[in-house]
Amino acid sequence: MAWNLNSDRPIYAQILEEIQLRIITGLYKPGAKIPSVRDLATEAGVNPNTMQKALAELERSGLVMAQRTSGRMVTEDMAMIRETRNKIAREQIRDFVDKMQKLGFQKEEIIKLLEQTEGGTV
Amino acid sequence: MAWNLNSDRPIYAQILEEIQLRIITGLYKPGAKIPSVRDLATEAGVNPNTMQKALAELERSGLVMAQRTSGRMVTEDMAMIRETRNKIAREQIRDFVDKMQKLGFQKEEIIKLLEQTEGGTV
DNA sequence: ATTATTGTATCATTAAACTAATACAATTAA
DNA sequence: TTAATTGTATTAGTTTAATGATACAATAAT
Repeated sequence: MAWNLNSDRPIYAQILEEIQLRIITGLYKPGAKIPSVRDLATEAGVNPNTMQKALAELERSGLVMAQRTSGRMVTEDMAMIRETRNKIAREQIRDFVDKMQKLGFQKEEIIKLLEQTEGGTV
Repeated sequence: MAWNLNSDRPIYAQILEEIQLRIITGLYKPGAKIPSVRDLATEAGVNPNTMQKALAELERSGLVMAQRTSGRMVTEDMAMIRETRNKIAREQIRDFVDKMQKLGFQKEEIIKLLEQTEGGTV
């Protein structure tokens, strides 16, 4: 799994979303330990401080919890994980529809265009 | 029409997109003169240099052209304007579908969710 | 008991984006 | 001809993100 970081948005924000995605998709499982700050930083090719910032922000949402010396755990609350996934999806949909309508596309046109769109990376 | 600028992306990039949108939607019409750098900067509440940067970048795409002292004009090439609109729409669709599939949604699910979505600001 | 690992905190530095103040050049309007 | 308007350039300062280096505290492993 690649981190795929680019420079047009803050690195720590991109990292935050990547880890969130790994939890949502089950790559990091509920209740499981996630790699240490230093290991994750090495893996992503960023400074440990940057990784620490991303993880600290993730903690506010409750998806992960830090235990001072034994590392970080993913929450065991599967309902919260599911809710997070749905919330992100709803935001994506809202943003997408708003932008398309700003460009002058009606809902029906948008759906037609989507039906013509290839599946991509499934 | 509001500019609606926020701080989580470069101001000049948001301005660029807003002006592009005004051309695409016909608020700034083909061949028409657009307000001066200083006027636009005042309207958007940003420094003239920031507005200048956004306009200079927009110029690379050919949507607007600067005439040293008589101001800036929107291109008269309506095909180019239409093409720009379609290109942006294609990018939006691609990004949206990719993100949703990363979250684990199949194409059919995405379309179902969209059908349940309200029209919004039409 | 000692060592290693973990999260966390601190301080300095660099780079980029944005702001600010001003000036210049060219053409239009008076 | 003169004044105003326009795009553009220059230089400096501020803020934020990211890096780098280092240190501390607490617990797990030995």
